[in-house]
Amino acid sequence: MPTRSEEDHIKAVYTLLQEGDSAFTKDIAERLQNKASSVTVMLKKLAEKGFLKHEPYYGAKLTAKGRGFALQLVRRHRLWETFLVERLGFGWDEVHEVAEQMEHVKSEKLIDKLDAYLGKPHFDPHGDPIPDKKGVIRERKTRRLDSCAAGDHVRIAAVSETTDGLLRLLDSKGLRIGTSLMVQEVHAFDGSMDVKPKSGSAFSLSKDVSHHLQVEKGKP
Amino acid sequence: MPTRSEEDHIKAVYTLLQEGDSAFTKDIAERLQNKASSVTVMLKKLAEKGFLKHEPYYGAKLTAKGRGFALQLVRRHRLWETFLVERLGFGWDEVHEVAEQMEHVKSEKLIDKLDAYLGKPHFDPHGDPIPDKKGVIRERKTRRLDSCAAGDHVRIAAVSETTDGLLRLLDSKGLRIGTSLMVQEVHAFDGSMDVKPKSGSAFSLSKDVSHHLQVEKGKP
DNA sequence: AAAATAGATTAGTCTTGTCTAATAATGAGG
DNA sequence: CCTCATTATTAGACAAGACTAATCTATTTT
Ligand SMILES: [Mn+2]
Ligand SMILES: [Mn+2]
Ligand SMILES: [Mn+2]
Ligand SMILES: [Mn+2]
Repeated sequence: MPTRSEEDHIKAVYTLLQEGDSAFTKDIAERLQNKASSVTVMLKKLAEKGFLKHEPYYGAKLTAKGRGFALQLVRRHRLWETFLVERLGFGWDEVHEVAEQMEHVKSEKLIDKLDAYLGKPHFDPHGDPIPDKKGVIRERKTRRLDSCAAGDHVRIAAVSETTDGLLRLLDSKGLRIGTSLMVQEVHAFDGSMDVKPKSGSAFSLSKDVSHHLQVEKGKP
Repeated sequence: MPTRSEEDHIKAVYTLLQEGDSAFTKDIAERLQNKASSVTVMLKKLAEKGFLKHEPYYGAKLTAKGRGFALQLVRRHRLWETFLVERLGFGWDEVHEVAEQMEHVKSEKLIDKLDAYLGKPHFDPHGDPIPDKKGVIRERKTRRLDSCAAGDHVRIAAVSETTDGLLRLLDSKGLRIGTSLMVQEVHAFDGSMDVKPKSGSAFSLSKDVSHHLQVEKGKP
C-alpha cells in the first residue's frame, strides 16, 4: 500500500504523461512543491516497488501497476471534487486542495458508496473524466478552444488548468462546463478570440484562457 | 497546526478524561496502538506546545487550548460518522476506522458545509454528542443501563463502546439509538437483565452489554 | 569542439514518529 | 519499612520524507 507521498508522486507522473509524453524530475517536483532531489529519491523507490520505470536523466514512465494505482487515485480525487461541488455547494475553484487530502483516505467501500451516492458520475466539476472502478475512462474527442476557427460552434467540455484565477475568470464571464459558444473571430495579433454564447452578447477571450478550455463540437 | 499523530494523541487524552478522570501513558498507548515510550515522548512535545500539562507518572490533563482542539477533532469525527451512516448507507459498526482518517482533513470550510448539509446534527450514529462550531456540547443526563432497576422505563441514548461486535449484537436484537425499553427483571447472579421493547417480546441482556448502553428516562 | 546552462543525481543532514532495551518511580502487600 | 509488580521514562536506533550543497550529465550555444 503506497504512502500518501508515494501516491502523490505516482499521480504526478500520471498527470504529466497525460499532458505530454514525459514526466521529468523537475516537473514532478514543481507539481508537488518539492525539490528535484527529493523526487529523484522517490522515483528510485517507486521503481523498486514496481510502480514505474525510472530512466535517469530521461524521466519516468508508469508500469501497468502504477497506471492502475494512478487511475484509482484520480478516481477518488474527482469523485470527492464532485461531492464537494454537487452536494456541499463548494465553488469549482475551491475544491482542489481539499480533494487533494481526501483522495488519500483508505477505504474501498467508501469510494464505492460515494460513487453510487453521486450517481456514478462520468465527469468531475472541471469536466475531467472520472475513471470507473476498473480504471476505465470514457473517452471523448475534444480540442483546445484556441485551435478553433471563426464560425465554429462548440460546447465547453473541460478546463485543463484548475487554478483559482482561471476558474473565477470563467465564472465572471458566465462560462462553465456545458456552455455553448460560437467563435466569431480570431485575432492574429494576440491570438485573442471573440466568442458569443447562445444567449447573451459576444465578448473576448485571451489566448491564455482559450488555450485552457477543452471543447467538443456543438450544434450550430 | 498539529500533525495527524499529535491530533490523535490529543483526542485520546480528551476521551480518556471524559471516561474517567485521568489519562495515563499506558491507556493512551493502548488506544493508539503505540508503545508507552512513544507516548511519553509525544506528551512531552504536546506539553511544550501548550496543548496539555504532563505530570510525569501521573498522566496528562488538557489545557483550554488542548480541549478546544480536541473538541474540534471530535466534532469532525462524529460529523463524518454521521455522513457515512446517514448519506452513504454505512452500518454504524463500519464507520469508525474511516472517520478516524477523515477527521484529519484540514479545511474549516469543509466542516462548516458538511455540518450544514447534515442539518447541524447534535448526535452521531452511536448517540454521542457532536460539539458545535464553538466546541459547545449539548449536555444530557444519561445513566448506564446496568444501573437501572426492575420497572424502569428507558430510552437508549448512546452506545459507549463502538466495537463491531457489540454493535452487531445490538443490531441482531433490534436495539438502536432511540429504542424504548422497560426493565423487567435484574438477576443478581450474573447481573443480566430482562428487558422488553415497546413492541415485541422481552429478551435478556448480559451485564457486558447493559454496561455499555447509556439510557435516558423514558415514559412508562 | 569547447564552454555554458539547465536539469538530475548523489551524499549528507534534519525532523518526525516510531520502536526496543535499560532504568527509574509509584503504590500495594507483606 | 521493604519488596515487588506495574507503569513510566530515558536513551539510543531506525525508517520515511524532506532539505541543501556538491557533483555530474545532456543539450544547446558559441
Ligand atoms: Mn494528494
Ligand atoms: Mn478536477
Ligand atoms: Mn484519527
Ligand atoms: Mn461515534
